[in-house]
Formats: sequence, structure tokens, C-alpha cells
Amino acid sequence: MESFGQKVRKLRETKGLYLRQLAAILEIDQALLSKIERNERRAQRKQVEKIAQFFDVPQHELITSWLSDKVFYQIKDEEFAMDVLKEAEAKIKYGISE
Amino acid sequence: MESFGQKVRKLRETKGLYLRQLAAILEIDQALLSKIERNERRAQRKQVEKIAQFFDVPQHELITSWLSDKVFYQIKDEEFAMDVLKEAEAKIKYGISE
DNA sequence: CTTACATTTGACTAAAATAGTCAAGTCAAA
DNA sequence: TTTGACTTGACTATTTTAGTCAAATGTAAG
Repeated sequence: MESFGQKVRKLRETKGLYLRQLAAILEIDQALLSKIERNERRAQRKQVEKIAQFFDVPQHELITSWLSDKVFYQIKDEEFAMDVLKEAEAKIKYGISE
Repeated sequence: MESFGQKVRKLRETKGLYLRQLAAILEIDQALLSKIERNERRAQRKQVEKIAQFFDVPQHELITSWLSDKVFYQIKDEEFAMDVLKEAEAKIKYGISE
């Protein structure tokens, strides 16, 4: 399974770009991009969108990867992480009754 | 499907307690407890633990409810919310390769 | 009607979490 | 041993979120 950061790195390297170059395109510091690629910082939605656009990859693909990373890092150390996800699924499917 | 807040309200009402009373036990403002029960504010982990203890309900039950709420509110408006959860599951199951 | 009391609301502040920067540090290749 | 890509760490800025207080709402009783 590949993290969002790994996806970005792959895309960047496939195009033979340096951190510095992609960072410039995204208008962020290259140190930040480095951290994003190594999952040490989370990207912003706008940045994800720019990346998808630039590499011409479907937005929903990257957005999904990025969001699932966020969820993952939020609960990865929880003993019942899997139950949490199952319950979240049910809430999405059937909603929360008000 | 029941939200964390609803669970707490039920527990409280079952014991015939007022917001004010439970709030005192949790050492928070009753306005905050009111908001938590209506999912307008998220509780803190410590508070969740106290609630479980006080009402003598298994911690993991409330913690799971509370965490799944957090996940739910984070992605509920996403078009691909379900895919996000599935991918998060995969990341939990198989990990993210470093 | 009006008092009494539980709960909600809204606007605000405090605190915590997270994004972002800069300068120095690795590390490999030339 | 210099150069260039990337990483690291400590710091700051920004955003998000928790929390408070005082006033408002609703409702049941007197």
C-alpha cells in the first residue's frame, strides 16, 4: 500500500523533476515538499489539487489517497482501529440520526 | 446509527442527571457538555475515559464511537468517502511501505 | 402572566495542533 | 573537495478547535 507522499514522489521522479522544481510550481518551500513526500507533514487540499492537475492524474484518485492517509495517521496506533473504520463506514452509509 | 454525543446523552438521562451535574463530574462547563452531546464540539480523550468510567461502560466501546465520529465528520461531505475508508482500511491492514 | 429551572446559543478567548520557513547538515557523485 | 539534491531540526505563523460566559429559549408549575 502506497502513501500519498510516495505517490507524489513517484510522479515527480517519473517526470525527472527536482524537489525544488515541483516546490516552485506548488509555491511552497522545498523543505515542506520533502516533508510531505515523506509523510512528515500533510499537504493542503489546494496543493493536492495542483499536483493532480500538474501531473494530469484524476483528482479523486489523489484526494482519496490523501484523505485516507489523514484517516490512517489519525487512528493507526489505536488498538481498535479496524472497528473504528467499520463504524465510520456505517455512519457514512446510514447516517447519524439527529 | 448513534453518534458519540447521543450515547452520552442517553447514559446521562438514564441516570437522571442534569447537564450541570455531569459537567461538574467531568470538570467542564455545562455549555460545553451540551455541545458535545449535540456533536457541536468534540470531546477530549480524557473526557471520554472519564465518561466510560463514571457510567461503567467499557472504554473501548466509547473510544471507538468517539473516534469513528471524528473520522465521520472529517470525510462525511466527500464524494468518495466510502473509498477513503476502504483505502484507510487497507493501510491499517497491510501498512504503508516505507 | 411570571417565576423557576434545564438546556441552548452566540460571540468571544484560550489553547493546542499543524503548516511553513530558514539555515545548517548529510550524502553521493563528479 | 566541491557541487547539488535532499533532509533535518528548531523555530514561527497560522489555523483549528476547545472552552467560557452571559444572555436567550422553552416549558412546566404556581
